[in-house]
Amino acid sequence: MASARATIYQVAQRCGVSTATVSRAMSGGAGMSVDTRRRVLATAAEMGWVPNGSAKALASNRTGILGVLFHDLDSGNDPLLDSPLYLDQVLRGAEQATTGVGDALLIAATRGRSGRDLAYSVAGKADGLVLFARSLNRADTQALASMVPIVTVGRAGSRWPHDDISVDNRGGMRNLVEHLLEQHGLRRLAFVSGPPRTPDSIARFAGFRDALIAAGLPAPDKPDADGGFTESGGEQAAESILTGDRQVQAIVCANDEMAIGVRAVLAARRLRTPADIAVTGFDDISASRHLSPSLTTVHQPMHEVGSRAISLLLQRLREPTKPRTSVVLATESVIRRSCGCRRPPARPPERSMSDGLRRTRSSRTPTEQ
Amino acid sequence: MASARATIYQVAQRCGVSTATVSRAMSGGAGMSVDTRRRVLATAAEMGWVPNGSAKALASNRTGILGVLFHDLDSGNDPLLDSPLYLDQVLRGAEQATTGVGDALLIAATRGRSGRDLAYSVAGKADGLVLFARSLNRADTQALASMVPIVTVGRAGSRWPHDDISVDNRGGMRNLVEHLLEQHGLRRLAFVSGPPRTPDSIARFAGFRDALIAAGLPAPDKPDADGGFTESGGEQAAESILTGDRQVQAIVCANDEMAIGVRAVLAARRLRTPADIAVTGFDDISASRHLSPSLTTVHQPMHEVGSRAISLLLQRLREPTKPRTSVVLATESVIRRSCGCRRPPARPPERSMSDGLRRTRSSRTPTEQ
DNA sequence: TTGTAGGCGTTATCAT
DNA sequence: ATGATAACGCCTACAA
Repeated sequence: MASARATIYQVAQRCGVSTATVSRAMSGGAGMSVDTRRRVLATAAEMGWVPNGSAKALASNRTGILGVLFHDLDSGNDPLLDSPLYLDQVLRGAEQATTGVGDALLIAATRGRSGRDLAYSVAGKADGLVLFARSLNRADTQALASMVPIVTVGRAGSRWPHDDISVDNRGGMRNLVEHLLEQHGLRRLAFVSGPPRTPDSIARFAGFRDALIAAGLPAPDKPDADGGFTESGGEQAAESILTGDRQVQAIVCANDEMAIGVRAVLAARRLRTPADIAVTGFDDISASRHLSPSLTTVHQPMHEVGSRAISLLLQRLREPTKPRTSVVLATESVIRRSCGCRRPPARPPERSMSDGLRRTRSSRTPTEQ
Repeated sequence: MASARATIYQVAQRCGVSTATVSRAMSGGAGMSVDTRRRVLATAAEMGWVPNGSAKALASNRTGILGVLFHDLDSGNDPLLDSPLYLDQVLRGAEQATTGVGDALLIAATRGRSGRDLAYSVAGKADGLVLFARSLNRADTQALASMVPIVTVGRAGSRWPHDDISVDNRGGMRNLVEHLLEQHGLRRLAFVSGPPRTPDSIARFAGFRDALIAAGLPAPDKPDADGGFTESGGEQAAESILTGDRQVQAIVCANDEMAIGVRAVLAARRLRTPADIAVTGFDDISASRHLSPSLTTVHQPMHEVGSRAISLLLQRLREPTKPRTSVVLATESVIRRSCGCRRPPARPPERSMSDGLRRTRSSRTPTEQ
């Protein structure tokens, strides 16, 4: 039973050695008789003993645990408050990197709790933390950072002293819009943003403007509509845009979910995509390739965001004093059909048949500063 | 800096009290002067101190950490080996339940490691573990269970002594197939299974047979094709089924991803869904409602699986000797259009416009044994 | 209401 | 190659 777990003392005694020897045997067994080691390991296995993690951590000053902090993984009731779907991908990447070095991954959502509560429930339990944008405000972030090494995600622009990993939102959107402008000759584009002050939405709108300006076209000061990053928000945004007197040729959305909402409204109004109005998204969520027409969008390397964040953290733990690193990962345009491109002629042999597409990387390559 | 973290001694000294007082203040402050408590908390905050989790855990014999163990959250290279998408939902549910009681959630994938390695890297760090089906074989599960309390997921049938939470795969599939039989009068159904020996696939095929037998129809001994739970596997399965001489009216798939593959093949062969051949899935992944026609499938309460698993674990920790609990959660048929049903006439006011559907629960209600 | 002090199970530093 | 033993930072009787 798990009620009375063995300790290192009992293993040592049963094996006729000291606790020090048992400890050595468990941690690689450098500089000890191969035979002794084998014997110790055998009795340990036999007794079903594993070192107590807490005691080990206390003595060695290392928990072997890395933490990831989100704003809200899941609100429980209101899906609108949930973190975006791509976080799952990030998690998977982080888990892989963490397991890869033999550590374990701790995950927690802030759910509006203060930095102090969090520190109490998480910071004390991990060797380091990865903080997602929106998860904590500035003050709380500072506080946390004073108790445990941290890496931030999505705060590339900031002057904060922490290591950071971000995605090239701006370049990715610019790249996509340039495709609309250059390949399809579109001129009258509307932009549907996410919640007003979110960095992602802001950066993507900036990329939208970049492309227009580079093409010598007039660039709007603000998005045509706010879709709050949700499908229903996208629907409302589309209604408002279509109601205006402006003859729009394309609706560029700051994420895929809003694009799905926009599509639904167009269909309901008997407007064809892309013939009448092109639609694009951002994120490349799994549903986007199953829409008809399939959604042209921008793919973010979320898996890599997760794994690189962990790498940065591990590096920081190894060299606490090394200068700050900030890396920006390139995005990739995923050209499907909602922009007006035709289905690629032949089925690529390796890929699933429903995934014919073309890809273009954002000009920005992974960067360290 | 995080390099030299304060200890309880320093806080105590600075505040002019004993370490016991500081400890009390941090843990609720029962039976102590309100003023003293305030003072302690203030200095602690000022010094940026939080109790060291390892020391705390060692002394109190409680880590405040719950773990979840998967087979493979993400294989890194081969998506075919990844855990199904719905695991993300489960994780979100588990995270919510865990955070709700102030604990933290540890996640790890077995990735083929032995039970011993895992125990070493995870079991020693948590108060209890949730084990997913496929994550560990019988012997390793036993070994783990002897070092830490565990709850299993998806092993309802087994005679194991652990608490378990499962989903009614069999009843869900039976329910869906009955719909095909009774509402659409279909008679010649083909079944596409997942990997041969997976419990989920087996249970779903059993449900398929249940429905046929109950309707007095001949029931096959084995699935018509194996689609390995993947989209491309579904494509191959469809090819093989369509190549046969049997005139099939519906292709029932053991999960959504295979159904997507099947659909693609039908479309490529100019076969209409559902007019020529109906298609159904299982899982209700997010993409399924965006297909055209939208996919009729079975919804699993994955979020609840996660949260209930944690609840069971917490209960077990509270009462280590109470008898085993095994709960089975009901599934729900999600009737969309790929089965032949028409789009519901009016748009439901509350829901997103692209989600018109009907729902039926599997007859099995949440059950405790 | 507060303080004293032993113990939690390891690791790591010295000896031997 | 192995053994004693002092930390590690906190909790919790027990005492005051």
